[in-house]
Amino acid sequence: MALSEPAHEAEDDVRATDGRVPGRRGIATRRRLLDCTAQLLGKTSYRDIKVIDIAREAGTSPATFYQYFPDVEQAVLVLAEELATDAAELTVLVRGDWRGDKGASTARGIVEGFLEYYDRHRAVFRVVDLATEEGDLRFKQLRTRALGGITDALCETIREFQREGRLDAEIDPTATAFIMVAMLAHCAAHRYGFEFWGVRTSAQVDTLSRVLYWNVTGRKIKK
Amino acid sequence: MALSEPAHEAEDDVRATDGRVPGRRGIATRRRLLDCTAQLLGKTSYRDIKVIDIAREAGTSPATFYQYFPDVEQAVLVLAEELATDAAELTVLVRGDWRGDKGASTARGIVEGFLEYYDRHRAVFRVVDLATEEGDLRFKQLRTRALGGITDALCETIREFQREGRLDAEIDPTATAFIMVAMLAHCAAHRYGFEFWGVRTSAQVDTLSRVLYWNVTGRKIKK
DNA sequence: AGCGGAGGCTGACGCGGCGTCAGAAGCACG
DNA sequence: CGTGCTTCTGACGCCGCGTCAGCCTCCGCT
Repeated sequence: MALSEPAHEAEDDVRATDGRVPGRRGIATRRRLLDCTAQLLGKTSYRDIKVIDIAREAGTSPATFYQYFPDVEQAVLVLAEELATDAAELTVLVRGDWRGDKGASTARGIVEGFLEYYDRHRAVFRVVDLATEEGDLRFKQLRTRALGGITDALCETIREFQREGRLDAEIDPTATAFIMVAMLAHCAAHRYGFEFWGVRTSAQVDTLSRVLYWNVTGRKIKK
Repeated sequence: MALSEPAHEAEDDVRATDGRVPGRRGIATRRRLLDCTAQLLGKTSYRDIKVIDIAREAGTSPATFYQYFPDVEQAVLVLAEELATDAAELTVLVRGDWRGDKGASTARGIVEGFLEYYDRHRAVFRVVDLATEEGDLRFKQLRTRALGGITDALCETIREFQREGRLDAEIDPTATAFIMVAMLAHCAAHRYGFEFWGVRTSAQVDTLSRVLYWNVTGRKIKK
């Protein structure tokens, strides 16, 4: 089963809450509201974000916000959609060369790419995670779409090594791929917590790369 | 550096918001409010929990809530404190026997214990995670106390195997321990998402145990 | 240029939760 | 049964929510 579905709200079938199709100016206002939402998400607790704050930040009135989104959650949902679409770049990283010496740097590339990707979307991602855990299916689906690509790709690579007899047949490729992504996601989310306790970014990247490389290829990384 | 600090608000230096020390009845009311908060946290989005809901659920008035907590966040903070104290049970699991055949079941015991622990505290844990990621230091500290014990213990075990030459000297024990805990935490949080995609709990536990065992002992698990 | 009309914005309003009092109710003890 | 402390709550002003009707803007057409 493929986890990544190539679906994304095109910029031209955007609707206002009353069903009308906005023109140029409307699209721009909507965009400004989204950007301000993202910005506030970065500096305020999600729980405390008020429509009136977003409106003020965007230099408009609360009523205008409601013209484009039924509530704050819906606006975040759109941001999350963009995050999911943006995640395609991660899949590419997995398609690198896993054989021989190249393997180690492919693993490292994934780790670095993932951390960078997460950092770029940190504020939105944490809301997606929360909503997913709270059982919200729309966010859950989006999260799956964001991380599904890289999971699928890892899964396929693992299966390949397994076919060649490098990895035990008993290993569950899907479970392993999922767990690798879980590891990456959680480390990305809490990396600054790590640093606070004396674990440097470089040590994190090294260790993550090692674990990833081993689980995909079945070999220990060479130094 | 030890991550786990044995500090916990004793039930008898509890204060009302005005500074007075509550009596029997007061303590009971406070407790009821905490329990209702936890309960609501399980069935409502954190963002939507209102003081008035908690009060209604507890069969009292909002004003009473404010007598014991300045806001909802503070109540959750107390719940989080209990979660952190409760985490001591996890540390014990790591102190098992890692040698020979016993090692595999020690690893499995940690995984199962961790998942069970997380499930019990799921609702509070996700708020702790969110607040931590949002940079709230009080929650971050609590989270560190909750997960610090098991991290420390794993770290020490890894170091031991390293001293015996079973693990490469280059491996960073702290980083590895942190990453193992990260893996566990994230899998615990999103395990039902996994199941939705066809990854059974048993496959998760198997794979987590394998990865954990390998990273701690340096050996592949025997089937 | 002038005008009509669709598209875009907002002021104003009723609603409901917030957080704070002062004072009412409950309880224990002499 | 009264006294004094603890506990609870009704009432209030405040503010953000979400929804209108109506106003402004700007485009396109003649």
